Amino acid sequence: MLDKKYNALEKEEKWLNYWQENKIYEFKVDKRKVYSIDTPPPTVNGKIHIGHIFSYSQAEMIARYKRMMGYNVFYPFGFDDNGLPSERLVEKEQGKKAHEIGREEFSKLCYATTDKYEAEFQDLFSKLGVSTDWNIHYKTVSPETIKISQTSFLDLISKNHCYHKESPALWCNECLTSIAQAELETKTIKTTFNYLKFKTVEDNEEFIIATTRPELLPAIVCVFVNPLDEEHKHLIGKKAHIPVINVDVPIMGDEKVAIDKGTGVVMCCTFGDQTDIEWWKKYNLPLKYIFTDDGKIIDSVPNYGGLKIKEARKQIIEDLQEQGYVLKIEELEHEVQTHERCGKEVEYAVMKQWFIDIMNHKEDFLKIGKEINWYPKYMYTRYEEWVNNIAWDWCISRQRYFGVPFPVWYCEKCQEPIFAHKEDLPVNPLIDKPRESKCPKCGCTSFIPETDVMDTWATSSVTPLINMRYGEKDNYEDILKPMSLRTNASEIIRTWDFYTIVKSFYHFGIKPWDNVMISGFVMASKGEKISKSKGNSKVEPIDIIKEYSADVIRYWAASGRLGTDITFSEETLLRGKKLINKIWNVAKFIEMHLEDYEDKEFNDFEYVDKWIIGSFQNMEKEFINYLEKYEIGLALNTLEKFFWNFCDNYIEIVKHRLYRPEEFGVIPRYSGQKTVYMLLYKLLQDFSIFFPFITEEIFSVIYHTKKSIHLTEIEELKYDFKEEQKYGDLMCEIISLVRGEKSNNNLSLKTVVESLDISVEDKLKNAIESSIKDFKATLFIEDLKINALENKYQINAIVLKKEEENN
RNA sequence: GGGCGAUUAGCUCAGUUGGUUAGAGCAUCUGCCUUACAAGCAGAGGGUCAUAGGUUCGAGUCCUAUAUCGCCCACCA
Repeated sequence: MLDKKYNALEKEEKWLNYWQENKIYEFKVDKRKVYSIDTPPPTVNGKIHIGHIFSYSQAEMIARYKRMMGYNVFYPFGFDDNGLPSERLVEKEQGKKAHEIGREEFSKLCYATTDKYEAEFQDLFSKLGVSTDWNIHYKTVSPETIKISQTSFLDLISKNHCYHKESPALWCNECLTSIAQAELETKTIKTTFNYLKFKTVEDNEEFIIATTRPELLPAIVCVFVNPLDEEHKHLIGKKAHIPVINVDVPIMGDEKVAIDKGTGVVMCCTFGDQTDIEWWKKYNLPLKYIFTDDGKIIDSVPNYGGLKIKEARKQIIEDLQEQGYVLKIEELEHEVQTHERCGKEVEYAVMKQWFIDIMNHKEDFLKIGKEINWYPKYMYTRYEEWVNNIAWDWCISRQRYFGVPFPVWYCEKCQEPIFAHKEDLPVNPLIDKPRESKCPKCGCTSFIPETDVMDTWATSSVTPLINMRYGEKDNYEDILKPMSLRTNASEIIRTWDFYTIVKSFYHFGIKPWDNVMISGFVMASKGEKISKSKGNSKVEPIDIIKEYSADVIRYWAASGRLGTDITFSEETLLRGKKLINKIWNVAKFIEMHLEDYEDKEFNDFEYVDKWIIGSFQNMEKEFINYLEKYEIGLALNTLEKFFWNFCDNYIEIVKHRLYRPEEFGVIPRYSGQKTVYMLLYKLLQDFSIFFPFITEEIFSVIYHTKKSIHLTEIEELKYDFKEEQKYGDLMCEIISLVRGEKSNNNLSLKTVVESLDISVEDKLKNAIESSIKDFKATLFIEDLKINALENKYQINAIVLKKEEENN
């Protein structure tokens, strides 16, 4: 028996334990076709917020859907615990920087801290009803995944897609590491635009350069003007004298200089920005690198050495002003590149880094991108846009501690890299020794270990490889190449999706997945993104689960269209709560009328039963159609709409027949029983994708044909009730009109209709006559007159029993 | 500045290839204790579909601008 009231908190816990004990979501290879989902390993940085719940729930629902469509669903969960985010978390918790703690100790702390948070994450995702097999979950920094990341690295080395090179790289002098283009975030800051007076060496001609970064004056290697610039082109070929620094540099022409920006004269430093790097390469300019790793001016620069970048800027402006080199200073708001992990402005540094070749294979990445089905479709355009605009190879080395080590040593003498052997992986070059006893190039016998670790994207881009246990004897390579689906939010298309495509292409030459499903964002209110910095993420997932239940939060997560942003809305939660409540109540009602029910072959359905069965079939087609396109919200909408119609119209009609067989007959009653038995089962199945808990509870009490509703398959009903569906709907419209008449007269719906005179078209007449008892009982009609009409219906006269007669 | 998306009732959202009178829920109002559910039921009011043009017999839907918001990128001279 179903309880009078549904206690979500209690039942959800019960079913969580049951699913776990009975291994309901266990993955085992069998004869069924595999449907595999590559779900994002959340970054372990301390908190799961409502945005995670949104996008993970949607992916989870696809797992459930595919499972019920008969697929063997491979849906592993992972945690991205490697790299800078974890380090920053530990630094924050410890109140100390990594280098103050020491490499080994720091690493230990990282493991301990991420373990702690991962346990919390796992608990929360479980409570949400995530149907993953936790036995196949992974971390991005375990020995197994380190091995896979290192194998991937060595494979790329052997295929010549990966190289070690001294090159300008983006550098964060807060995190003391190089970073990738994808880790940049633009920020608007206030600064000053300084118009500085320069002079030509040859004839003392004054010209002005406007700059926001005067501290780069000691790093100027050249001055550029546009050769088409009438005002300045005569300067080309002369030399410029740098004020204060007192160094002369050549003036050259390049069409990349925008005539209308600033003064049209540009100083080229090594390095202030990306254009500087381009020019440096193009014109083979000298290197004048003036920053230290931690953001100071190097000591060899006179007067400014040792100062922090911003101090130097202030100082140099003062000096310039004092000596009369400043024409004017303007306040300026502009965008700067910052490191997304710490928010500090980035610089460029020149050092040896490991790079993965991107620039030579852009066409391939575009081609593979096109082979993947993107949902929604326009997300491919974003991917394309990113690939087209990418300007750098992918720098994968980080000068940090907690991450996947490069399996590399260098010859102390000739710097030749010595790679680990694949069969020895995983290796830590700081502890392990290379197999070679001497350098194959120079014969030197002493080696220096690589201290850098891999960028977090370098390892999270191998999630399909982790999933398939790439390189292991016992692997899933044959069933996961490619995987069926990748799911994530739109902001990591350029990172996670792109890099995964890069790796898959280099390793296997194929796309990593067939389909990509991209979710939108959660807004705090219209147009305001939830973000920690704004402090508007007041809603804690765990609190919502406690207050409303996991089923209800999933209802919210399933609202809206794929790819579009949604607002966090209490109203949607309330709507979900109502729906859950209704499901419970209707199940209770149906259970009550199934006490004497035996399921058997039956085809003599009443007209109204055929109507609702036909409507259901029609709805389910649409429902499945949406799910095939990963449109979870639209699928749920469709289902929900049908469900309320089922409750408010069909149940209201059939209840009389169910209660009073003596009046309506035993067989018509059985027809109703069979209908509700069948449809409740189907409805529970469809709803179970969204509400795994309450549907399981009802299924276990009323049906229990399997260990779990989540192990049943959705099978199409085989009936053909199209005509009944159409005219049943029209019948409902008439019912609604009569009810409206009662309501508008402020009367109870039980008010007796003394007489009703209607005109209806032929087939509708047939429909009403076929279900005359149901029809009259539903509206409490005493006398019904039906006339013929050519099209549709109209009500000619309706007489309601007077109030006093009712009393 | 560029790419992509969004803008529909007071609020949160649907509206698929153009086609009767633009739909739900919440909120508001009017009623109804109806042998599952008052956390319910039946009704009612509420929209010049962001703005301005255009294509079409017909536009919420297609096209072009503009505005606002979001994501991504570029812009540091």
